[in-house]
Amino acid sequence: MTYADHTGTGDPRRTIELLWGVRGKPRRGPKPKLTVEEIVTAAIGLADSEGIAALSVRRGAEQLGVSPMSLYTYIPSRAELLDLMMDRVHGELTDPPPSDEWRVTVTILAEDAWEMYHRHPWLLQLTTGRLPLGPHTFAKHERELSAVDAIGLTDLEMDAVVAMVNGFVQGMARGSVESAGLVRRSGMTDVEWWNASAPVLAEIPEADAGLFPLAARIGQSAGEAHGAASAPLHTFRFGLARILDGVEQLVTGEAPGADRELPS
Amino acid sequence: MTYADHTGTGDPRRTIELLWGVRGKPRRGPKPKLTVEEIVTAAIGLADSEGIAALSVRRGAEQLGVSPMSLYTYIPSRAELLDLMMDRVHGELTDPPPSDEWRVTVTILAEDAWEMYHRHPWLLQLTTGRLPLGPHTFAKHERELSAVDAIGLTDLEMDAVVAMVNGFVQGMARGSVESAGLVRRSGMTDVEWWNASAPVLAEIPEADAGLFPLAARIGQSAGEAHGAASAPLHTFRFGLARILDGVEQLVTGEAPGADRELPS
DNA sequence: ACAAACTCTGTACACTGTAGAGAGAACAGG
DNA sequence: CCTGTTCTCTCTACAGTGTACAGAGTTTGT
Repeated sequence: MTYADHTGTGDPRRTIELLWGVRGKPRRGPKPKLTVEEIVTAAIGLADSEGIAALSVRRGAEQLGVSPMSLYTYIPSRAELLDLMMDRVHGELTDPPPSDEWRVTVTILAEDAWEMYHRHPWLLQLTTGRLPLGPHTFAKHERELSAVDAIGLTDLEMDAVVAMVNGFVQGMARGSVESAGLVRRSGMTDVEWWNASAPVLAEIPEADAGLFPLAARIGQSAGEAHGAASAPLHTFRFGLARILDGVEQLVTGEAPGADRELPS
Repeated sequence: MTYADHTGTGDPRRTIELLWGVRGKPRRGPKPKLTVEEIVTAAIGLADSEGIAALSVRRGAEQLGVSPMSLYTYIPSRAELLDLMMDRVHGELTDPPPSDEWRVTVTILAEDAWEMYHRHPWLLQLTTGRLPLGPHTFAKHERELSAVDAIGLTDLEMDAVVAMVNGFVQGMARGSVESAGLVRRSGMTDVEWWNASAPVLAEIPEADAGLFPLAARIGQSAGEAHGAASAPLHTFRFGLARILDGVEQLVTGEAPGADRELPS
């Protein structure tokens, strides 16, 4: 992968025009066979079913019945295509039902995003440093901010809370999604993989089981409780609830650790 | 990138033997020019300075003064090399000074990891679904568990808290690291990029500023306060503190949202 | 009719990971 | 010592990648 995973490079004007679907009107030359929308749809389909690595310009063009280089008529480079795909997928998210409990709203938004990442695992492999400045990505951000608006946070705190929840959701979803992907690609469940690995580990004297007593104990407990090495959805919901507990304390002004200084 | 970012595929025995440095003793044939350790060191150096995309087998071999295919004598594939690199880097983490406040310990561990991800940004591009079963990765996990041991959590809660903190750290570090990487690659700071994009957005009638009032207001506030579009370290510390507040409530049994049911 | 503007295609380049075959080196047993 | 085994290392080759560039063909404005 010697090319960009995403933009933030590239001509901002062209990228933004593509994202918002405003076309410089070309009124000469042959009728285009495709539209940008079709290309994005096909690309998302390919990425969903075969992974982002399978989404090559050649494969995409093949699926659309067109020569590879033809796509460059519509899109400056693969990076911009990824921007368009991300913004399109953000459009799958919708406004949550109104609620007077901000916790409920934030939870719904987080779970919606969690599900979106599972429907489109490749999203989490894209660079998120500079989000595409498209309508749906903006709408997502606005929705998230409005969920914590007027609950007693400063502007800066609102910003931080949204960023924190997003970071958490993405971090947890990545683990979940990758683990599911590995099962598919390797044909081995996590448990089978562990069962294949554990005996080998046991043969290695340096890897004395006594060295990592907690890991052994907790691993055992978690495995028995979940029937798997991990239970991502459970952990996600548990963690989100803790985070919201923490935010709630901030709102009500009872943060237990607020006065604690960090050493160093 | 048509190849695996990481293992979990591949012969577990061979991978584990490599990770723990136990060598099947070959006592015939020419003396090896290299060691696995040298290869891993060179690979990490390359990935640190030029990014994971620059770490090709050919580049690595070149740096070591050896032909590309020679590396396959030491390592079954690039995926295993990535495993080895990850475990090696996990070895940079150390035990935190003893403390009787678990919050302090967890905070130090999280900040250490945060820094590690910034030293080695490529870590966050590796698949984390199945961590390498190497000594340092185990030690990291054991350390994290022991930070929340005997503070009043069940085994399952310990597991979930560690997973949640790790997910959070990784999610936030990814944003931070990628934004820094984009600055380097594109030669444009976030602010410059935004300044180049905003006027274009303003020209687009569909992107009416009134559509996203909160995003506009908060963006403004955050920009003024931080002198940048985002302040990752600040957000990271803020979020971590909220998370630990939430965990603390769980420990002391005063979770405000614990009895709330999730709709749907 | 002509030129401009546009879409689309084929070729080409510099890359990627790694399979496979074979050359040469070091040791074990005789 | 010689010979066979086992190991390291190299070369070649293949099927991919994104996309620069040149040119062919089509539609429209004048």
